[in-house]
Amino acid sequence: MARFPGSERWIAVDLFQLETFRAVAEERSFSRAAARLHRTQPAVSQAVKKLEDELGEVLLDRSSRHGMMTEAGEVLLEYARKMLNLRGEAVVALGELQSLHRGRLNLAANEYTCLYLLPLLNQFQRLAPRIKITVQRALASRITDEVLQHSVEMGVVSFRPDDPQVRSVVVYRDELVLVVSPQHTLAGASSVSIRELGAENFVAHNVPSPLRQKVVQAFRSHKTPLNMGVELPSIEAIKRFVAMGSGVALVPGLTVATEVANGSLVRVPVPQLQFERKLRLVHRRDASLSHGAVAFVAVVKLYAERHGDPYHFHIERGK
Amino acid sequence: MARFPGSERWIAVDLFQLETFRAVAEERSFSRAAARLHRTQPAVSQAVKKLEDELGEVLLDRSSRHGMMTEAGEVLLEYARKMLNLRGEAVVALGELQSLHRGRLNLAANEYTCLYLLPLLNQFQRLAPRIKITVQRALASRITDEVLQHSVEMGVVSFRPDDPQVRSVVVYRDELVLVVSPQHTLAGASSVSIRELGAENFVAHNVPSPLRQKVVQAFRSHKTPLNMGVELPSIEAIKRFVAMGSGVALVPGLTVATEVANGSLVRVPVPQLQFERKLRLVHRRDASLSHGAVAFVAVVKLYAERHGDPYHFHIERGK
DNA sequence: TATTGGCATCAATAATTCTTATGGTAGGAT
DNA sequence: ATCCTACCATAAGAATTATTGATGCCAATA
Repeated sequence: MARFPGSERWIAVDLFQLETFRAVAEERSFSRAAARLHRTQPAVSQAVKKLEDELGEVLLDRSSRHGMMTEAGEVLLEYARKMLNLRGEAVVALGELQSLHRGRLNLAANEYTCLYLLPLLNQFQRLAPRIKITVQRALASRITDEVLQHSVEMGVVSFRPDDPQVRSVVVYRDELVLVVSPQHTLAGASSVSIRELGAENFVAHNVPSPLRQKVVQAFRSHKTPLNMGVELPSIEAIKRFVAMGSGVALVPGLTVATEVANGSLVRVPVPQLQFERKLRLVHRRDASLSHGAVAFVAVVKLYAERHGDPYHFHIERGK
Repeated sequence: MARFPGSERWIAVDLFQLETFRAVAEERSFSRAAARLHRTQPAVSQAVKKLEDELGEVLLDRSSRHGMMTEAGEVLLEYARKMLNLRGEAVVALGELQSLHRGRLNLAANEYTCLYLLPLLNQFQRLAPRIKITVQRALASRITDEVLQHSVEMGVVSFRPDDPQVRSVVVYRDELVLVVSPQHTLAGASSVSIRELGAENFVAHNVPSPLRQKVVQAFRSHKTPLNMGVELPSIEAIKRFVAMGSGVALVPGLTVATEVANGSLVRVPVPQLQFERKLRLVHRRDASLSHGAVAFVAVVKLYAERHGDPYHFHIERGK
């Protein structure tokens, strides 16, 4: 029902009445319309009558055989058709949503976790090419909030969120790796100890992270100085700096996979520094997830299973 | 209800459900929406639930406080707004129809009766400037059929239609008048007899009419020859021919009112030929008339009353 | 004139939707 | 922590609304 603007009367015109009216108009007969709608003729008569009463207009001229439409009927029929078509479109649109032929998927990630997303996005687009994906750049510390505030549907973080309202799924296990330039003296070493690293110049990320704290602690427990000569704001900057041969860095393995593969950086194992980083996909509880998001989780799951070792998949409840 | 294309399920989504859904979406609260719609909160809950069941999609996320919309909800809300707006527009449009702010009026008239319509159309346009008027030219004999077949709403004819499905209203009484050119020998006569007219050359309309038959009979009963030297296809042609001084003619008074007034034709009374022509507005029974048509009838009535003498107004049932 | 087709109306019934009452859950205050 | 409050879901009965079958009326037709 709706209040007619400027009036005190409630209009309760509903789509069923309009559909009945349209059927009568198109069939030019109450009884044929009734048959088409799978109901009896009195039902149709009353539905049309109610419509007429509500609108205060006679819509169909029962006296003549040919054109049954009244002027008001003609006018209403146009609107009725539009409304009924819209309903059809709406149903189709929702169906497309379910079948991933329509929809959006907003993700949040930071500079590092974003890298992890790339192959998954590629995979997902092949599955659901009609879903529009947006990856929003966000600070790791803000991602959980963004998810909670519905700014994004899911996010990728490297820590366990402590809010019980979000679910987090471990989707990837990464580890810190020591990288040096191919020209570096350590480049050929099969492994290196913390003590040996005391002489090196470390390039660090200038955002504090729990992992960095652990590294500092490890050096301290080995009574080895940790020389952090340079702090840079992005992983990219760190990698280039290290490639120039001016220092070494401990970075997530994922971020240097390409460079290690093509030889522009060299990875040197440090048995005493085995710090695992778990990447987690975080999202609100399933009920409010879009079909696109559900499908994305499925893709992630599949991807993790197929790629076996480095990927690991299990669900943990937040906190 | 409507069959979802490609599916076997009936969708019974109606505007009331959509309105409830929109209210919840806008109020961001089931209970506030209930208050706005003047019903209880459970009623709203159930309406939304039914909508969700029918569409197979969760529309509102009850878990979060901020944005309650689901992806499907966002999509549906757009469609719901469009449909509800259309309903509002439809109601307004029908209201405009009633208040003559919208509508069409199709009339049918022949060459002669068309002339009578002109002042009425002028008057009507002043009353209802938003109604579009169309006067369709038609043969007098066809006009009743046009009305019956809904091609036009009303027509003006000069005879009484014998179909019981139409009403005819006498709106004007005209009479046949004898006109001659100012140079004609009869031009100054105060009256003339039928016998005297035996010497004249008559210009006649080449479509047979009941009135013409009466004229022929009148001459015959006075044993006077009726010399119809020329037959022309239009009143306009007849008037010009007479104006040239080449003959006399018996034409409806209305058609020569202007010429008689400005002296280009002279009317000569013929007491023995008093043939009245009644102009009738014909239309189907009132139920199927548009508001514009009803208003037009009112205008005609008013006009007839105001202009007193030559206009006469009473309703007769056809046949 | 009788008949047929088509729509309106009525009363009984079936179905839906509303309301009242109640329970669970999350958020905020003490 | 714990209580309190606000909010929504659910259930069952009540009220409303739609549907049906029977019937009547009217007009067109044979």
